[in-house]
Amino acid sequence: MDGKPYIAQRPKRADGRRNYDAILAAARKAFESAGADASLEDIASQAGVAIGTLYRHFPTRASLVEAATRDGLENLVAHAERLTAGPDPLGALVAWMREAVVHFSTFRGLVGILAQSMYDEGTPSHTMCSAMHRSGADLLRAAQAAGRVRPDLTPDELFDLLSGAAWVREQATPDRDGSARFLELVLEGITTRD
Amino acid sequence: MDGKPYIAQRPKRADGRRNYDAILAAARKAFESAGADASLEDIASQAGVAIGTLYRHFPTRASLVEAATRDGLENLVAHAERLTAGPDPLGALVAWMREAVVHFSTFRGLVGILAQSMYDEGTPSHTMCSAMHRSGADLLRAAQAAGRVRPDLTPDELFDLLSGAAWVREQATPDRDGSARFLELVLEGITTRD
DNA sequence: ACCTGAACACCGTTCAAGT
DNA sequence: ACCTGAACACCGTTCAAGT
Repeated sequence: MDGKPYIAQRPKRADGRRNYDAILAAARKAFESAGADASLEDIASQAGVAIGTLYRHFPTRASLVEAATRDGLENLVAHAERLTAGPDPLGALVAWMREAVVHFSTFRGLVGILAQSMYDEGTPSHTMCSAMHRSGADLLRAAQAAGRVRPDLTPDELFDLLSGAAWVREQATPDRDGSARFLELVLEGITTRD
Repeated sequence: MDGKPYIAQRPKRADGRRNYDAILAAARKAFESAGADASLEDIASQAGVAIGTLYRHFPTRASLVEAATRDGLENLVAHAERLTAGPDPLGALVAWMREAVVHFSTFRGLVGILAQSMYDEGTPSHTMCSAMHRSGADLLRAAQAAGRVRPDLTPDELFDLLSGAAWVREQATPDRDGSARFLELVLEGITTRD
């Protein structure tokens, strides 16, 4: 029944591709300053296109958010693959976790969207979220196999912890960002004692 | 310069008080089902009043949220005072933390509002948030004095952890609520080893 | 002191007309 | 295949007129 979610695609025609790119650039800027519920009309006019053009390329806000964050999440997955099977499984997991928290909190509202997408297949970001879930699960499993992380921690739980840290970071102001400390304390809770 | 935030007050005249109460009841119901950005027109019509009446009693959305959550937070503070100076400081802190997470996640969007209010005096919920901060800090200090919680944990950090757990709970679906486990893992990280 | 609801502003979304 | 912008809908917010 519920059709697959719409995933935005870069057009082939030159003018369409130019507008598509301009909209994405404007959207990233707007999301960063105004959060995930930034005005779509602002984004369109910043990109120099009519509102109908924005809707043609990105029929839903979720599809625009997905397209605007796709690269960042792809990098995160790629980095996980590079870290896998290294000599220091705990170090790899921790490094990846720090990176994940930063990506999840690229702009206000993103971590909430990702958390919803993680378990909702009808969502544009679901595919990327699943890939990320697998990446994190691999790194977690390796750290657990090395006996450095408590064996009863599940990947879902890991993502709750990462999301919580990202949410704290998203709420932070320049003078007050407790997310690094948050992650430290979490690590204290999930790593095994020497 | 920046004037004090408006704090809603229950009117003295009977008809005003009746409407005030009806609006609050409708708002609580609406916030619970639609989150903190529920439609104000819906709330007004559910309460059986015109939209202008809602604005008269609650000139800003923040003032309505504050009034709708005041009792719950007062209870939380009162409960902390009852727990203080008991025989089991760690147990008291843990019990209060669990309760705080539940209250913070009464409806979607609340924990974000509280986190903002905690450090912004120009906000209706700031007063209540400060009282809560003090309550939690007292319980934390006692647990630390008893040597049961790491001494370098600050009250601000405690609230980041509680807010993170509440945010996870707010995102949860009936079949998937990782907030209890989240809090367990956090406690593992902040309590001292026997 | 309190209530009503029309009026205005703003923004999301659709779609007919165009190239 | 893509673009434009008018049109419509919805909702937040204000305020003049009323009791």
